[in-house]
Amino acid sequence: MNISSAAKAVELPVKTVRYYADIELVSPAGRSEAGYREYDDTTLRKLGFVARARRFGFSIAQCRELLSLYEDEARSSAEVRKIASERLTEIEAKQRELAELHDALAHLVSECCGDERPDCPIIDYLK
Amino acid sequence: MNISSAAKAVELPVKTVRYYADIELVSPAGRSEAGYREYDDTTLRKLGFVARARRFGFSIAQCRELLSLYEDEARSSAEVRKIASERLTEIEAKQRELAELHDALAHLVSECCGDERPDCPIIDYLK
DNA sequence: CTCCAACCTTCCAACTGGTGGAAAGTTAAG
DNA sequence: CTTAACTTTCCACCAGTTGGAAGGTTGGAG
Repeated sequence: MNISSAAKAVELPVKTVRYYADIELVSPAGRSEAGYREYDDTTLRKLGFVARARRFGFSIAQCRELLSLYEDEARSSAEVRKIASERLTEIEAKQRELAELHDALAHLVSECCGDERPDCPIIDYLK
Repeated sequence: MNISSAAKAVELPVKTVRYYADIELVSPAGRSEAGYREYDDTTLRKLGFVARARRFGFSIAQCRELLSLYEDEARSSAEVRKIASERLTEIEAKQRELAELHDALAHLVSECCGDERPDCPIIDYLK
């Protein structure tokens, strides 16, 4: 299976799959005579695993950790849970931050009449 | 006023202030004989304005727009409101995305017993 | 058999928003 | 006069891609 079929199968851009090979996150199973990257069942599964983890916002480093646990038959579920819990904490922190920003900005927007006059509480606030 | 005093006044790292000068977002008022960047009242106010806008998550490009409106005596408040509303929409989209991720991940974590056994619903889901 | 499109390769550069460090010049205090 | 604490420029790096150029390969149509 060549790179574009693999990329299509996991719904990632070809460039990204090549990038993951470059940084040795998911290396292809081998190379064809012409030097084309070849993906098999195993490498395709890993690629899909990483694609899903990235969609969950796990960093490349976290994906690397998850992938090594994914491949480790003797992993404990506690290890995986730890990484996922950390990610959950990150998400919650970001949510609190966004909620604050949202409320402050929404307040400013609501106070701004938004007409053709130059008086603007948003600019005034940022001044 | 030299760069470190200016940076301290607006609570930005010196490196960042220099970077903003490099990209011509906020240029210093002038240069000393020795070539040191000099900031005055006007440039310091712009720097503070940008610092606050960045804390609100406005991109450098958005800051550039806001800054030109900030400097424009004839701006309409509608123009400012438009940029702020766009930012608000971005924030809301990000909030929805994070809420989905949070719920899905929290569900997985709650189902994971987190013990020493290798069975893990989180890995299974990502598989 | 030849041609062409659509692949593939590597490498280099750009993006965002900075940050770190090296080498060299400047300034102010003690 | 020394020395610490500034300042300058320049170059490189971080994440996580993406775009493009130059060149090689493959497969199907005519």
